Amino acid sequence: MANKDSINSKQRILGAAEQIFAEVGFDGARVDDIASKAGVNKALIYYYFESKDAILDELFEKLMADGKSLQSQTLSDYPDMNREDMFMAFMEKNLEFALSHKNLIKIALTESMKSNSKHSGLLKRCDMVIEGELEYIKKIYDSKGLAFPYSKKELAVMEFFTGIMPIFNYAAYSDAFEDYYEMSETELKETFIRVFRLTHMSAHQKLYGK
Amino acid sequence: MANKDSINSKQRILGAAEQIFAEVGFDGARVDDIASKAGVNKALIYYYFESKDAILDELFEKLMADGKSLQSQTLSDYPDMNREDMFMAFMEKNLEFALSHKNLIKIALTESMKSNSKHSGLLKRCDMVIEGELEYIKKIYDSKGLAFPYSKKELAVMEFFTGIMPIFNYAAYSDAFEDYYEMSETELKETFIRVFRLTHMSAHQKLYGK
Amino acid sequence: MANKDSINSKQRILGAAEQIFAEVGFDGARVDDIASKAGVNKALIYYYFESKDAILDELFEKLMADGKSLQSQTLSDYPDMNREDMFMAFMEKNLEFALSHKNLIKIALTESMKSNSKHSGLLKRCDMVIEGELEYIKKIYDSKGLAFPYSKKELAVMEFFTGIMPIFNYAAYSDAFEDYYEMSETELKETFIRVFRLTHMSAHQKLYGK
Amino acid sequence: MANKDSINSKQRILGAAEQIFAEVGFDGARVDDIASKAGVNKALIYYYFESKDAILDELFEKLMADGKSLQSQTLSDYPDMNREDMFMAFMEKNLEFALSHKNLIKIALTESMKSNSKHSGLLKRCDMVIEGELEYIKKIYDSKGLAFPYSKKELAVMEFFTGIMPIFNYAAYSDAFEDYYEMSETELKETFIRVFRLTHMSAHQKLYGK
DNA sequence: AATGAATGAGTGTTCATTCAT
DNA sequence: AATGAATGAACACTCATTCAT
Repeated sequence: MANKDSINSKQRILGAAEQIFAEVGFDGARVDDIASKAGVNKALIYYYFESKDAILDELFEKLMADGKSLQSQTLSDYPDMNREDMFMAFMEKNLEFALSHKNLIKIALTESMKSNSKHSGLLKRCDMVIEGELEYIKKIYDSKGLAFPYSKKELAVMEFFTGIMPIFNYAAYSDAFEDYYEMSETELKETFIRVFRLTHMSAHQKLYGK
Repeated sequence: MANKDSINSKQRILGAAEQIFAEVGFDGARVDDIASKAGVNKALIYYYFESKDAILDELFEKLMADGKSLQSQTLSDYPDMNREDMFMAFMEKNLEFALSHKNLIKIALTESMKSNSKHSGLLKRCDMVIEGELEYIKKIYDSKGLAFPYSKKELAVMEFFTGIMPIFNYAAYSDAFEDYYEMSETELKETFIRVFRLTHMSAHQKLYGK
Repeated sequence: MANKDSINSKQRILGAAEQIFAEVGFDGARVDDIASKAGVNKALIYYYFESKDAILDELFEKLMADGKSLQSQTLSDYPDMNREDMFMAFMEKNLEFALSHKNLIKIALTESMKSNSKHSGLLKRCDMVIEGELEYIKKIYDSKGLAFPYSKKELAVMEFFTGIMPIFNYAAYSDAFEDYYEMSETELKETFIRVFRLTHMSAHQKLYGK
Repeated sequence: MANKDSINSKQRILGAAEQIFAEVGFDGARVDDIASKAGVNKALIYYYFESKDAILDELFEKLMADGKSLQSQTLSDYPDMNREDMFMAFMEKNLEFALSHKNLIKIALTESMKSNSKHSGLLKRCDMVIEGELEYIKKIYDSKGLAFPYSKKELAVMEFFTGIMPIFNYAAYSDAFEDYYEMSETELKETFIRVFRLTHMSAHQKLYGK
């Protein structure tokens, strides 16, 4: 019983930590439990990471990196969100991202609510998305020879509270929601997309549309 | 000695706990710190409460009660949300509630994300709101002699992800948001209301409106 | 089983720590062992002290205070060290102090040898003794109308290496020495005093004497 | 890769350990730090040494061997300590030894103070020196046809507390002393020799002299 | 000879909770 | 109603040592 998979130890630790942090929160997580779940000796965790905090840092770095990667993809891939196929593809990409990162998103939402949080990158990350949107929309206005009539702040509030956060909440609460309302994953996803179109997307079109 | 305000000790403990739970999360909170902030001896906390958990329970009970009270008020008070004055009054009431309970809302959001949470009443509470909405809307349809064409689930998804949660998120993140985007409380509130009308309320009208 | 002697807990902790630090060194000491020896719960140690270090600090403070107290006594009490009775009384006082503080002296000698020691007050404390001596001797010279012909440094070297340190070493090694050479405490003390007179005191007289 | 000086690894480990033990004490020393300072992999330490203890053992063996070598030299080289040149040469040899072994002497002094020390060879080593002195002095008495009137114990106390230990203390504290009193190495050495002559050597002459 | 990875047994410290008064 | 003292069970983190290569 030893280390034929020694190369994976660090990844197994990260994976275990991600799950446990999501299940019980960072403060509720025990390093012993992470070690058990990862199937490694507790001391090995401190061989790879300076502290429990450092594990979270590394997880967040990955989340941020994946988020950036998603954004750079979607921005170029879907030039016209009014087209049904593009909107659907965009939603699929984003919800897939959300679901596959739901653990980290839960942790991020939780940590960013702490007032003294060292991990308050959430707003900064969201702002980068918003800046992307802003650029994208302004380009549309430009192409039509129109001046963009809305403030950055207006856009920020809309994107944050009715665009980004609903998707994050979808990631964080879909499991519980499906349980409570006895919905399948697919059912919830399709309903969520419909609702998202009716709210956020519809507002988009009103503001920037046509 | 020094107990002229002894009557308030329990309230001071609850107040201190609410703040600290919101600041660092339930697991991150220390009973010592709650005692310090409340200005009472640590053992006194155990005179009034069975455990740290029991403090949280009592806080949540109050949140639920206040929530119910808010709901029963608004339902009867604003019969026609399409009227501008009633919509604004409704939003004011709700956002005021959100802001004045932001600490508890933060805690509730955090705790309800834990998979094994003993405090997962969030969805149940939300469902009660949704049931209220449903009833209210069905009455409108009835009064017009029309059948209500939408499923409970459809409504639940919409109310939860684009109605209730944005308001909760407003409570939980408004401070951070105002800081980041250098907005005043009033500015954010007004923008949020505009955006909320454009998204959630507009969808309402599309679905149930006219 | 509780706390009829609760008032003494802190003192018992200090006493236990003093013994254990002397036996195995500060770094070799285990907080668990201190708790056991003191007959208290380990957590109680952290109720009274911020850390293991803080215990040592408080022990050293006491050693310093007792040292000062000894010095202020002896300085005034023995105006003429050349008189046999006064020299003997002085030696008795000092050796008694040394023996009764041997644990702390051991710790101080050990800690002050560490190059990065936070507890390097040894030389400062010794210098205060030396300053006292210097003043005392200068007064003698003054009273005879003579200029004091020796440098502070010369005196410091002599007092430190042949006066103070031998007494500290007596404290630190007398037990082992008595064991090794099968001498009784009294025998060693008397021999030490003779030898001390023959070396340090004799030099005193040569330098400052008559 | 990178083992052009592989032959020196063991020596580098010993050197690093000596420094670190002297700096922070044996118990305060970390095998990791020794490996870092020696520039070798931690596991290599266990290739050359059975344990951390074994490193100390080997260091002490060298100290003992060097000490013996010094003693055998000085005893034969300086037949008449009353002659100024011989006394000075003797002192130079001893202080040079002390300074060049100051790290190990610090460790020896520290370890020998622990009551349960496995490394309590200090007194045995000192006794060998004392035996040497005794022999040497007795020879002088014999050569004059006189009986030696002093006990071994009397001599032991004098040699240990006013001869050997001051020299060890010189080794252990000279750096700190020079810092505190702003003395150069040379200044301290010369002063120490004067003082040593005035105390220990003067007593020698009184006891065994002429 | 040398190393990166791994581990068991600690090690100082914390914390919710209880007790005696 | 209120408190200072006390405690058991963790807790994050450490460390000497070993293993596989």
